[in-house]
Amino acid sequence: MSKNLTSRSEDYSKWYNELVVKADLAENSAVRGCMVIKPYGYAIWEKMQAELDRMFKETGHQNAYFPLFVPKSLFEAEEKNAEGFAKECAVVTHYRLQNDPDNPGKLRVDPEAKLEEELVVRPTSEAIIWNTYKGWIQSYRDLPLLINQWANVVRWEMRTRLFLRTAEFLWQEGHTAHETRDEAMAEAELMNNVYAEFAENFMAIPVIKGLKTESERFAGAEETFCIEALMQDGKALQAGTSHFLGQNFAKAFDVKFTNKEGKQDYVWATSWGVSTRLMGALIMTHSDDKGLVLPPNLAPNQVVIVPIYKSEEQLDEISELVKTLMSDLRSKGVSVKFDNRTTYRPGAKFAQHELQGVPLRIAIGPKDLENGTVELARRDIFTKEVVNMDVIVEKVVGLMTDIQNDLYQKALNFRNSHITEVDNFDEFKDVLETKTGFISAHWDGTPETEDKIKELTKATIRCIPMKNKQENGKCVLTGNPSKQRVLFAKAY
RNA sequence: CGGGGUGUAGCGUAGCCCGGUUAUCGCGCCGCGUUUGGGACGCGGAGGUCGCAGGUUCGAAUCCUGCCACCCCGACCA
Repeated sequence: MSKNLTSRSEDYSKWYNELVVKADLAENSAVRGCMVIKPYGYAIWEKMQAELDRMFKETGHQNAYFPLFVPKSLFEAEEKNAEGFAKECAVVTHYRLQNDPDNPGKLRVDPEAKLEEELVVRPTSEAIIWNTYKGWIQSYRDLPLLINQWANVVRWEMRTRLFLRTAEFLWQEGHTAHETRDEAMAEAELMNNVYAEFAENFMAIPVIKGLKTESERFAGAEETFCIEALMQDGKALQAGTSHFLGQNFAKAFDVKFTNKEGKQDYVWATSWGVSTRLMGALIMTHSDDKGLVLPPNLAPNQVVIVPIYKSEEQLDEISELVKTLMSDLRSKGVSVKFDNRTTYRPGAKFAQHELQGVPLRIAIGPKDLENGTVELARRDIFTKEVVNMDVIVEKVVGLMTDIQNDLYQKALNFRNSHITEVDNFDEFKDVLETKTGFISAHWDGTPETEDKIKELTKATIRCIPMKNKQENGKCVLTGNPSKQRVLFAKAY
């Protein structure tokens, strides 16, 4: 195994895969298309979960859990939703194995143990949840119902990539029920805003909030809000979605309530989700040729301390100092790890922590003992400075905010410089191939044009940005009149 | 499901066309010693159903047949 990562510019996919594996985030499992998330990767996911969960609760949501299996009859109840997911469903047909009479020592599916009704392994939980909500909602007093579920889902994709598209993935899915159309629409937009805030403030990933076009919309939704991020290779990544489901599911599952006027009405619904795909977004937004770069908010260890020593005595002396330093840092809310492994040399430790994206490194050696200093190194911009021991805590605390902000600013500058306004199709193709990134162009609003552009360029409409400026123009492909620009890009 | 490719130690590989001692090399791993301010070095060592099954042959990683798995390109992808 080579020690160095493939360069980002050389082959972005290869760089990404190597990084995920070498930084110890995840690996492919023996199960086709499925992924093992390793402890280091999972620790980052847990940080995301904790923050999202906090934000959901702050906006009035509660957690609950629903079954993994969805009886086929329930699954097919909302036709558009079922049709949209049908091609990628894992289906349980039997419930028992038995010894295979033809192959001693082997098992086979017991043909007698066929399920009366097949069970679909949830690719999303609208069906099972709305079937349950039916029993929970009778009156306007039962509304709104604001529930979130942390779960795994299965989508049998043809081609998979670590974190970005796996056959099984972890996510949260919110499913809410409301009295009125407006309230549900507001909820869908609110949760999209929560996602945007989370991505930008917590993950340091700038996103564009927008609406999906009809053809990119969630199956069964009337409107899909999304946040779109831009990766370093110039491809867009849908980082989160929030759907206004209208009364589609309420009608499919017959969820009616008595309103204040005493009349029966169907409830209005939303659903929204983000997944472990955010891990992919994190990696592809900030990392470099030396490895992962983690914003302090997401780093399992924000600071790592590496001792440099020639003798046992020196190590003891450093350890004594580190003990105090660590407790001071921890009291300020900084997570810190002392890498006192005797089995690796400092250089190897430096390289490893860079690969794993630890935001700050403190090195303490004989020179520092003598001078009352430490060496402080930033992961994001590779600066090193010698800092006096008595100001180190204050300095580190300040840097946590600085690094978080700098990472966001850097990503924002990259993203902003990769939104290009384009007014003719030759330029469209040229920008897409050479500059990459988002293309802001006029579109005549028809799915046919959208399809044609996708066919010709592989670019899709990522979103119609919220509060989009209205201006008259001509569609970049057909020349038909258009009232606004939309964002195109090649996407993950 | 179409088109192409690859399977040799934990990982990455040479050897295959043109069959012939004990299957190559690097990384990693283990032991001992010297080292430790940017991925250490020396010496020693362990580790292999050459994807699976069958065939040809005195002899197969190498040739033939069948199968399996994986990867890439398409199709697919809320």
